[in-house]
Amino acid sequence: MNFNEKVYKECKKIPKGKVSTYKEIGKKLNTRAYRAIGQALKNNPYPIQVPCHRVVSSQGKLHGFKGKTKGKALKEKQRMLEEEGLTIINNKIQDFQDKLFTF
DNA sequence: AGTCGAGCGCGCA
DNA sequence: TGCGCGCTCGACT
Repeated sequence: MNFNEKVYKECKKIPKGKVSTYKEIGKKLNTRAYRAIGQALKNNPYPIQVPCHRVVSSQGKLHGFKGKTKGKALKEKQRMLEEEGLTIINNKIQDFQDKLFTF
């Protein structure tokens, strides 16, 4: 069981309409390698099965997604999330605490 | 307050 | 073998 696979596994547990953070995942995996989690998601071999867009920074912001926070891909992810019942304003998730999924 | 640096695990050179 | 990454947190300005 690779570290990556553990990350994916946890990500897949995030229900629709909810989000989670690198920190929470790290906590769940009993590790502090938050960066590694980001790295794992970047390498994401299962883009659809593993909803990496549901994983955000601990502040509930989409900061540093896909390398550039101001990228076009980010907007798409944002819209996807919005369609799942989330509200995102200025790259920030509204009612983040409420939508946050803790394992 | 805002900035800085270190530490985590894995992938690629 | 060494560095960098979709990060976070504590320590210091």
